[in-house]
Amino acid sequence: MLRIKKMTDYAVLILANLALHQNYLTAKEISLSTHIALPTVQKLLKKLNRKGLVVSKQGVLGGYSLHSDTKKISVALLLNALEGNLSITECASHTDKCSVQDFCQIGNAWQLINQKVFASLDDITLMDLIKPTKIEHFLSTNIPINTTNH
Amino acid sequence: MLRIKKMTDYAVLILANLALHQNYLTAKEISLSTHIALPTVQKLLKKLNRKGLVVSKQGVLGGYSLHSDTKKISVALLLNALEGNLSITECASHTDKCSVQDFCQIGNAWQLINQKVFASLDDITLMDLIKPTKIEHFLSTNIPINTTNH
DNA sequence: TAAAAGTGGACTAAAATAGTCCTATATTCT
DNA sequence: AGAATATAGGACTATTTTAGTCCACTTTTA
Repeated sequence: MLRIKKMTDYAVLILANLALHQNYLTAKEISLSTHIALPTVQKLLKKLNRKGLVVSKQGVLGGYSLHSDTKKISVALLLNALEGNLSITECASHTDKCSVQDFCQIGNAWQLINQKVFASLDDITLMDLIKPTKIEHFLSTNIPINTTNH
Repeated sequence: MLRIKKMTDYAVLILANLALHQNYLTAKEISLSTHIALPTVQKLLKKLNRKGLVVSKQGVLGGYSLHSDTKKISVALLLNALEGNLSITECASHTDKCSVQDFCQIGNAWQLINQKVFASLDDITLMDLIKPTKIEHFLSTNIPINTTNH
């Protein structure tokens, strides 16, 4: 479905939560305000910390706060940090090797698409995510085809 | 990884194969020229037929050919037909309901992103995929962050 | 030194995806 | 008519990915 992982979605909610505060927040506090289960919040914060997106402090009065650069990060970089290897197909990836590559009649077309998609993601920052504006729906007007699937 | 399904990738290869011929091709022939396993090719062709992207003829001398409109279809419509419900997150979807929606501080931001991504996919047709041109890599120049993940 | 935080990573469960197979139906040719 | 060769529908299993939990350990503060 070309969908980001639930965990990535959660991670963005957590970052949004941190962005709205100056002080350190504990995993527990974030769990309470986002309604995401505590172990999940803890796991994600550990990852965000390793990726350098948040700053952590151990011990009593510890917690997490947003790294100063994080608000300016693009959604492309954010997704890349959280999901890794941002490529729409195997053959658009630099690291993977496609099994039917040698017989492929598509060539670099997916890479072209990849470029377009991630260029558009590179334009949006985390702060744009947190302060959104009202928009029109795209799919409702442009995709008439049968959507019941599988 | 924001990646399309392998099956969708295969389906596009199959469509590309059909686009290069006027006559009917059998599942077997397509399997041989794409190097995708026959049962998989059969399954995908059945789906493509139900979605109206190919025309089928049963019996001896039967097979599949591209539906006349298919070459002009956009990649957005194609992905929507093959994967259904094209939305980057649950909350950007019209059909799903997100479990933490009531406490969400992101609002409609994902929908904005969704719109951008699929607008760019709406610009490319199946024929663009089949006759690609050389492009530069996007990720290699723009994403410096740590890519070892999970 | 107890309490309250984060750290690292193993582990299990659940869901999605990939892939195969079987039976039925349609078409052509002899 | 009937044999041969296709597609049609859909059940089924295996594999992989994703989600989610838990435990033993470290750090910091009062």
